[in-house]
Amino acid sequence: MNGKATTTRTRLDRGRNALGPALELVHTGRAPTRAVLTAELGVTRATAGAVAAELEALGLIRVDSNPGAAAGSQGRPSHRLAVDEKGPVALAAQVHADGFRAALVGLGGTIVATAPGCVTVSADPAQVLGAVVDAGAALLRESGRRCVGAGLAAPSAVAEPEGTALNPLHLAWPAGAPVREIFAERVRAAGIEGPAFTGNDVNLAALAEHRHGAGRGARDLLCVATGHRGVGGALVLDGRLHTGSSGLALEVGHLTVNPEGRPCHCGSRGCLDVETDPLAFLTAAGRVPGPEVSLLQQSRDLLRTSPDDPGVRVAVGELIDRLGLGLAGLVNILNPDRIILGGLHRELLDADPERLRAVVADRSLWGRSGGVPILPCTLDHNSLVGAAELAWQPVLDDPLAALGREPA
Amino acid sequence: MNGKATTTRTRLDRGRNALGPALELVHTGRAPTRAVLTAELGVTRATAGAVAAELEALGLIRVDSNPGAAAGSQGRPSHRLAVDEKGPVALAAQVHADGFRAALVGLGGTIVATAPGCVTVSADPAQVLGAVVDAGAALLRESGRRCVGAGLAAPSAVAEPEGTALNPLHLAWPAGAPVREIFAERVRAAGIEGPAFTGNDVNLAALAEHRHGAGRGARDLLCVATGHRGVGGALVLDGRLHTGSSGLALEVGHLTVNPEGRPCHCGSRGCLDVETDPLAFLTAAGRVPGPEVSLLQQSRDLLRTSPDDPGVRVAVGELIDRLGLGLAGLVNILNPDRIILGGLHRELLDADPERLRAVVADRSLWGRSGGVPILPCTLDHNSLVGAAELAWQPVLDDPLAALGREPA
DNA sequence: CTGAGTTTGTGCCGCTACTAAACAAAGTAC
DNA sequence: GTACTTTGTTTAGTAGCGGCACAAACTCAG
Repeated sequence: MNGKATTTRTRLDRGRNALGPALELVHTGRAPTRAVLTAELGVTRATAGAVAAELEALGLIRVDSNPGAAAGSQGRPSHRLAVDEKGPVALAAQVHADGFRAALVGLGGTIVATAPGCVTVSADPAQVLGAVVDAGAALLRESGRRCVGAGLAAPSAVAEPEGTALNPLHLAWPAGAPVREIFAERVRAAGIEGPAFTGNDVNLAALAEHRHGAGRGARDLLCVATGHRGVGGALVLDGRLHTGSSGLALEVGHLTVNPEGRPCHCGSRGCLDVETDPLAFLTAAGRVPGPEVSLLQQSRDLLRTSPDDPGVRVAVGELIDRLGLGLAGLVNILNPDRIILGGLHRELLDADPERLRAVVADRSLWGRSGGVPILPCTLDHNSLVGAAELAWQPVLDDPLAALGREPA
Repeated sequence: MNGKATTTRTRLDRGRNALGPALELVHTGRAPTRAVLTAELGVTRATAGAVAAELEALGLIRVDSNPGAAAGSQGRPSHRLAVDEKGPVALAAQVHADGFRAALVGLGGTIVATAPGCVTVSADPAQVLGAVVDAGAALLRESGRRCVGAGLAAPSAVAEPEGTALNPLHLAWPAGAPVREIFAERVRAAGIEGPAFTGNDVNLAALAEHRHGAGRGARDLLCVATGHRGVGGALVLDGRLHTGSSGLALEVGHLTVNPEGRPCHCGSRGCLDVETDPLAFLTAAGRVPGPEVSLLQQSRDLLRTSPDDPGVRVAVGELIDRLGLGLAGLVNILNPDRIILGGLHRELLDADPERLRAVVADRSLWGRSGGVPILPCTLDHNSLVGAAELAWQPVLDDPLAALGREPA
């Protein structure tokens, strides 16, 4: 009887490699029960059980032993899996033309708390980012919850790997501002734990829609949206954002959609940017935009108050035709299996979905690829939720390492 | 002393999961020695050794114990790894405007044997594919080597998952011909072992260039090429072809590159297809194309015989400008880290690389993404090599399962 | 209400494919 | 020739799974 036992098993002897995938399944709502989790992971019940127990021990999910309203089929009801509503949160921040917004986002993409800050956007990035981070820090203190990290959604292309904002034009920031660095520094200064990330707002909206919204289940998801000026695009491939080699992919604004259109600063004319953004809409509708509120808001107001105004109808039709041409061009290049529209483009889709779909199908090659579903985005504050996804990603990739136990 | 030994080790007790990745490293030339293989795989020397031994036992690679001209640094010289030149081959087939071609391609993308068939391309796909498969079968018999499968490069978009050719216009085939099915059936009928695959020729050329040619090491590789009529594109992301959700991605031919250009059958005008293909070149140079040989060949001949002819120079300049505009549009959408040009586009690049690079940089956003390297393709018969890659893929994914031992 | 059937959770055993570590081999550097 | 460096090999140990048997929790038929 020597002291050397054959093997003193540690508590967690399985499921280590499946921990991340399992959490992602719960996070995206694809694993409502332990039985489904078992099937989705392709492991045995024993392993899935260990995984669920470990994620519960980490405070990330809850395993509801009480079956309650299980029902449905025969057999023993499966334990329900859900995100732990008292678990950690990610700090999400967004800066846009109308101001900024901070929020706490839990697993599953649920916004736990939010604080809009409508101060005038300053020309100094450090000042604005400091304000939004401070607002987030206040939310965190109030909630008393653990923070896994912070994410920022910026209304600009973000160059990789430097993290500089290349075209923050409507923020009046200097082009090339090192937003990622500034944001990370402010996050550290505010005493917020965890890493800090920065991404383009349309990219992050696409990511959020893919995981929690209208893009669920899509393999090649294309998102196109317009907020204030210009048009943004994003592509999610196999669940991951495609940002290109230097973060500049899906700069779709300069597709030609109207050869006789108005000149664009890029040197061409009739670009998607200048033909389908809110300014183009207001102009086409014969309105003169005011300075008080964002152009998107003015466009929405106009669409809601006078949808039957002749000028508005013409403008809607024109913009739909231009947008459809641009989308068809993207369909021919990317061949997505779903398209999601945001901002004013979403309003255009709502105004006349048939017309838009017809244009896209007509101008896509062989019609086939043109039959792609075009949907409006469904999440509130999807860029904000997407920013939180950035912060959650390390936890989804490796929960043990990210949460500090057993530092990998 | 019971008969149960603690564990009777089987021959291969490690490296099972690393077998595929290891073979891919040797296949693409990224693992010249066992030491490098160890580092690239991120495993211990023991595992890498077992992997190399197993791949050698499978007849796929050779481990050169004889150091020979090792040298270089200190320490014990590493065993060199190389593809086994007597190992199995893949049957590659290509059909194009000038005829067809069959070849045997070994690991590493080396063409072992080839047989061009220059018969007139028939309007009956089954007949042409039968001829090319028969030519390949003859090569196989002569060589006496084992066959891992067959791949076909078709000059048409291939719809997924059906495998139908959507636009085999210059073959005079019916649109929608089930080429994948026909090819697979002919391969079976010829008694060739292994699965049969079919892909678009430009896609396959891109795959081949990525693994063995000018695209090595690129993460986001864009290929654009023009053969006879129209323009093809392909994208390789993280080593895998991006074909889109229904195989129709990178149909780049209808980007607008000349708003006042000639009308295109797609309904627009000035499309890349009609502005930069060999017909456009010959026309711009004031030549009337003849019917004997492919338009690409006529263009090449013209470029080589009269490069200083004023008409030719103007045509080259015009086409470069149009092509550059199209590439810039793709760069803005895809943000690749490398571009490879084939067919006539390659000739245009060779004719005036600076002009093309300048146009792309000038019309790309913020210049940054426009600084992407633009290179000519470097492989002979890259579509053919790419077709073989399709057949090799199962072996690269799981050598044991694909080669029949221990059927997974 | 009872027993059969179905589906899910859990404990135990063993295997497989790895790592770790010590050692041997084959070169270079001085 | 000796020290050092790097690579290959052998052996022992083990993490993280699968497989199986059994228990648990339901439905359903009668």
